[in-house]
Amino acid sequence: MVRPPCCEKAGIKKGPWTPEEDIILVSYIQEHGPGNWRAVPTNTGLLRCSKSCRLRWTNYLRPGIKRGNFTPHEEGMIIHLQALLGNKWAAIASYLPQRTDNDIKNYWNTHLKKKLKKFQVGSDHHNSTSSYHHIMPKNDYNNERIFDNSKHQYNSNSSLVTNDPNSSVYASSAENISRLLEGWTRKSPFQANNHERTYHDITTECDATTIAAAVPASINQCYKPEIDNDEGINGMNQSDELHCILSYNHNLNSLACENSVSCDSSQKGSENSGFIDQEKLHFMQEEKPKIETNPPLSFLEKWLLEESCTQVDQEVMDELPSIF
DNA sequence: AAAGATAACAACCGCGTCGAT
DNA sequence: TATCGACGCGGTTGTTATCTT
Repeated sequence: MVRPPCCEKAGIKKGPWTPEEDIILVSYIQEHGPGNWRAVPTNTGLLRCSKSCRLRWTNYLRPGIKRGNFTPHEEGMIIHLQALLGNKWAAIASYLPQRTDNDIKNYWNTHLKKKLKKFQVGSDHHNSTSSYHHIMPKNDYNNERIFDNSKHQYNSNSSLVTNDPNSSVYASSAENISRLLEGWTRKSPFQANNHERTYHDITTECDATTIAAAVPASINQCYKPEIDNDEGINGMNQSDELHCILSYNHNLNSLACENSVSCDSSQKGSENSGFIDQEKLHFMQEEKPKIETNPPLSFLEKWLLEESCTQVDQEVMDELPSIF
C-alpha cells in the first residue's frame, strides 16, 4: 500500500521559502502558537502543505535556534550521542537544545561522518590516542569554512550576514528572525519561576559553569564549552581528551541502564525520557521555547522585510530589548 | 575564465506513532 | 478495539555556493 503524498494537491508550492512567506508564517504562529499545522495553510493562505510549514518553523524560524558554527563541545556531544543512540537525531537534539535535529543530521552527514572515518583510518595506522585530535578542530571551527568572499562576512555573533542585496543567502535573515523571536521567551511569565526555567533559558543566560551544573554530571563531565586554544578541551592534553570522551560514552551507557526505564533506544516514546531521570532533565524537556507574549508585529514585519535585502542595522538590533 | 566536482544545507518524502473518536 | 487524522522522525534529494583543474 502506497500512501499518497501529503502535498499532492495542485497549486501547493515547493522549494525554498521566501521572506514574505516566513513573515506570514511567523505572524500566524505569533497569534496562534505552533501546532495544528493542518490549519496553517488554510488560515494563512500560504500555498504550502502543513508539513512544510511545520518544518520551516521547527528547523528555521523557531526562536532559540542556533545555526552553523558547531563548537568542538557540540561536535563531541554529537559524536558520542550518535555512538550511543544511533541516528536518533531528535533524541540527540534534545541534548543540544539550540540545535535542530535536521541541523545535527546534516552536520553529521556532511562533516562528522567524514571526520570520524578519517579518524578511524588514522587510528588503524597509528593506534594512537592523539589521532582523535584529527577530528576535532585545532582552533575555532569557524576557520574551517572560509569566507573571504567580499559578499559575505561574519558578524560579531559569528552568524553569516550578507552585504550583497542581490545575494540569495536568506539564511541570515531567518537566523535573525529566530534571534529576534528569542526575545519573547525571555520575558515569558513561565520563566519567572526559577524552577520552571528551560534548558534553553539556562544555556542562553548562563555561562558554561552553570550549564555544567545543570546538566547531569556524567554528561557534562568532560564537555564544557570552553575551547579556545590548541590544548583541547578545557586545557586537557590530547590523550586526556580521548580518555575523557571514551569515559563519557561509558558514563552515558551507565546512566541509561541505571535509570533502566529502557535500554532499548529504538522505543520511540522513551527516546528522551528513558535515559535520564525525569526530574534531572525536566529543564531539558522544556527546551522548546513557549511563546507567551507577542512583540509588536508591525515592527517585526518591517524589520524582516528590510533584513531580507540588507544587513541588519545595528541600531535596530539595539532597540530590541526595549521593545520586547 | 569556464567547466566540472564537491560541499553545504534547506526542503521533501514516506513511514511510524499517538491521540481522538 | 479499530480506525483515522495529525504530527514527528529519519532518510534522501535538490539547489546553490565554493573549490579545483
